[in-house]
Amino acid sequence: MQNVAEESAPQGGLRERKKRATRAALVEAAVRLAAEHGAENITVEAISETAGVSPRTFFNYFDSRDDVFVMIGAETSARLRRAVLEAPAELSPLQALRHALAAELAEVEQHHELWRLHAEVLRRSPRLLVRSLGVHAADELGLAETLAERMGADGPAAPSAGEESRRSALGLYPHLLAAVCVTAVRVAFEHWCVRQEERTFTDVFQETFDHLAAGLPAPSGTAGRP
Amino acid sequence: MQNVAEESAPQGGLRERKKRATRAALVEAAVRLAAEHGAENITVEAISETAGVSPRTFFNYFDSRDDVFVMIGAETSARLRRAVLEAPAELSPLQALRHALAAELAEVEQHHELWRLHAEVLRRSPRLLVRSLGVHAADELGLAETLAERMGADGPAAPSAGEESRRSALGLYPHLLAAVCVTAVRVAFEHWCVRQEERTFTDVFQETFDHLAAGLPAPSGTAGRP
DNA sequence: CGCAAATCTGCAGAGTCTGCAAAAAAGAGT
DNA sequence: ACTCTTTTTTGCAGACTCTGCAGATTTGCG
Repeated sequence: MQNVAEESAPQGGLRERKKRATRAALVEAAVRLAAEHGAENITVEAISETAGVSPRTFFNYFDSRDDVFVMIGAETSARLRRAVLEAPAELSPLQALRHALAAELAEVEQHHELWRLHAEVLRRSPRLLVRSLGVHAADELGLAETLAERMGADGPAAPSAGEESRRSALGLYPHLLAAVCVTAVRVAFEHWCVRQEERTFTDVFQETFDHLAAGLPAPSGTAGRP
Repeated sequence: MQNVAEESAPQGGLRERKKRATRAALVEAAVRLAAEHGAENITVEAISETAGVSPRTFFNYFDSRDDVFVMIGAETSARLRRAVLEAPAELSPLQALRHALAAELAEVEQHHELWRLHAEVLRRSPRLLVRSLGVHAADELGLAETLAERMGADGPAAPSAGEESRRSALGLYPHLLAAVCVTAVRVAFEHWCVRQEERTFTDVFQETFDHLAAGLPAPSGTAGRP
């Protein structure tokens, strides 16, 4: 039951490795098929056949057909939360989160071919895009919890009781900060998708967070000024 | 296509009134049934029978069964955009949007019984909640367009060509402002849902936007907070 | 090798959703 | 009042999604 010596190894038993491989195969098959033929024209049967499993097995991994298109960033959330906790203590909450996000984005760059296909699929399917937006927004609660932990106690102490109904134990500020930053990353990503040739993503990302940190004032050269 | 003398009347022809009535009946039937028996146990057949139409007609109004649970604020978006355009010209973009939101929230208070049931349904169905988050986030594109219009040209002129692919014509700032504000309203709403007895929604709403306007600095007493 | 647990698979069946064409209703003209 | 056109509703056939169940297969372990 206990972990014997699996601290540095990235995988657990052989079983878990196979599960991860199957899941990854299903996701990759789905994304590639959808990028070519359009997400709406891909059936579960086609995906599972490409991945080499039965249609029934598909539903052992995903609750619905659409889930396979929006569950790519599953591991990102956990990494992000750890990075927030490990950020230098002298940073403000916003700065710490910005720092953690920048590190995570570098990670994503590794798999950028699949991410690019994924973005293409979402762009051509408004229904799936909406679903994806919702999933990312749902991440923010966990992130808000982590921010509250960082703000409340720097050490690993104070696991407050009452783990159920996490919303009620959270202050407004951590929830707002997490939600706004998740949103800001999404906007930066969408903006960059349209202008990939003109600017680097890091550039757009930094400008976005500069707006946030400044309190969202009207940009200099606009008609309606305060 | 042109409006002849329907400026003050809230409805168009008799046909449109009946359509709106049918749609509202379907939404209300769905929400009430779901609030009682749980959203997952309600079939399209049950909803349409309660609303007095055929199951096939249901799908003439909603693309999927779940849509009926997340399409309540459909008219809110249009009203909000109009309010943004009509806001006093001397307000900054953020102030104008804050003003418009406050007005719209008063409107929602009218139907608060249905909204309360709706919130209950979403709270007990994570799947639908995620879907709802996505739909609200999708509203932001239209709002961003309106903000850009307000910032770019105060008058009713300049309906720029190229209506398709609206993202590419938008600057980063309007998109970010719209997305962040929509998110902020959602966070304020969720926070208030948990503490309805302690504070008014307007109160939470104002605090939320104060945080935003200040650039999300860490609140004063961060270290030791019970 | 043999046992126990987890996983994969096929199958039956309920529910979702779409295209099509006919019936019913609403609006407009004569 | 009557007809004609357009819109909306409806039933039906059929494809697809998703679930529960039971048996076959694979993995982990002694």
